[in-house]
Amino acid sequence: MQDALIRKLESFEELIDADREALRALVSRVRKVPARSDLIREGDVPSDVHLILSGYACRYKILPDGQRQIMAYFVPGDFCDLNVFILDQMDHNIGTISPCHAVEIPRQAIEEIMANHPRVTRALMWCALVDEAVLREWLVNLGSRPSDQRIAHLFCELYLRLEAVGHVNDNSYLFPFTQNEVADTMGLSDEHVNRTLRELRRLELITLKHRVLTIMDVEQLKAYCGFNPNYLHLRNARWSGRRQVPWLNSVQGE
Amino acid sequence: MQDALIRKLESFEELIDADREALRALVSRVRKVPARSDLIREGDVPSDVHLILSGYACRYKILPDGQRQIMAYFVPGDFCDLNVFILDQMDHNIGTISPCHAVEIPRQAIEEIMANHPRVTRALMWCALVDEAVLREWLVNLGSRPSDQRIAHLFCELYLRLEAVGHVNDNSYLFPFTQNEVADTMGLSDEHVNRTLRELRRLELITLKHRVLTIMDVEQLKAYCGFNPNYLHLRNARWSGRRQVPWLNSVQGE
DNA sequence: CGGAAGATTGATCATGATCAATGACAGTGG
DNA sequence: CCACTGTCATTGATCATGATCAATCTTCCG
Repeated sequence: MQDALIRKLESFEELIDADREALRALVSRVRKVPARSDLIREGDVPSDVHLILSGYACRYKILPDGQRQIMAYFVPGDFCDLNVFILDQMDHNIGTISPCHAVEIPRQAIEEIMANHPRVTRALMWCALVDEAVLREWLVNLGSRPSDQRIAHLFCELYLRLEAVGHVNDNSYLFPFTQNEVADTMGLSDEHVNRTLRELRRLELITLKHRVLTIMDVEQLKAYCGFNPNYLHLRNARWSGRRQVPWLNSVQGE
Repeated sequence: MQDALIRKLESFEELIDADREALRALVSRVRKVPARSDLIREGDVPSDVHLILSGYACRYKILPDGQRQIMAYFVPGDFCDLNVFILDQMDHNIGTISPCHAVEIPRQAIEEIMANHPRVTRALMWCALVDEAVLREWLVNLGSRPSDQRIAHLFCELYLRLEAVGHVNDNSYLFPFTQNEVADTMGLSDEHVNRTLRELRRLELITLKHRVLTIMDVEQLKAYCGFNPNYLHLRNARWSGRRQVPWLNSVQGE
């Protein structure tokens, strides 16, 4: 269970046994957290870092009108707030989606590991930067893609992220999000998410039942939404898709 | 001109003269960059960090279909890629909006300052975290706000960020973005941006001509879009607006 | 003055939101 | 074991925000 993190870090950086030991030592106070509860809330003063060992969580905000926006998904091996704890107070919430095993790692433990394990430090910084790159890609998703590609893109991303920690089997992974949660992630209405999922099923791109998502043909789904994995900065996967000449004034046409 | 950075950092952390000296020393190789040109491109291997001294720049991606999504604005005193340079290759572009003075700071110079100036280091980390918080808020903006509030929110944010570096006078600041650029930022069409701006003008919330934006009444504009400045983590401004009880299933009503 | 980029306006279209039921299903208590 | 309840998914009908298409109009600049 606790190897998700190590596995992820190793997809960024070679580690030695001592590194792995140190990482395993971080995982002491494991907390079992029920589904749909907050790990930390807006306004709280952060002290510890949260690491997800099992289950899914998310980062979200609630607007004054009650509207929720989910800004990140966390899967096993993910830190929820590796650096945020430097700030004065949380400007958002972190809550579980499914029941989770989570660890609260004191800031000091992180600093210690950073002082003594340069490879781990590099890998952790890499993680933080990838998280930010993911956030940027989500912005692109909301700003530039129609609803079907938007959702397909999310599925592709989760596929690669979960694969990196060994949580994909037979092109399938656990997808415990309700349609309402997907809607609040993608800036869509519940009903529209429902219809869009139906459409993706009809096109035989995916299957989704009993909280298990199966991607019938990964390459096809990637092509469907123009998925470019470069933002995940995995050591393996590089892109093979079309490339566009950059510069201003959105060149029309395909 | 080069004091924007120092001024910004001081809004996060007290600095001493030696800190200020060290920061000023960073600004050697100043480059004059024309409007609408790239500082760095997707695929490039990053080495230096870019700091904007004057002018405006942005972070953007071009999708395979030519669609551009702008993901961040940079104003004087902003680093474009304080940490990104750790990554293997750029997954996005950084380009100027108006003519800019920019500095390319070698990674080593940053590392040196971090080794010797703890207050500056803290302030820089703070900057990086605020940049990320801004990115999150932009996601909320695209995901959850209608077009008029979305644009109003952008105006409020820029107002506070520019004020922090002394670039606001008489409730006005330079706004050199074309409507096309605003559109590609907000995930809207050019025409709709145009109509939305007209509406904001009609409501006498703003004035925008000759590339100068004037906010008639800042508090009113904030109220209009439900602006909560907490995500900017400025030492002064704290929020006075309504607060919502967190937890799932978007509580309806006002 | 001429040309190009950007802004503006109008007409029409369509994606996705909203409103309103209904269905499926899991968990709970009798 | 089964009715009861609440949550989540599904479907249909209608609405509206914002996109698209097509002209101008303005402004800026060489």
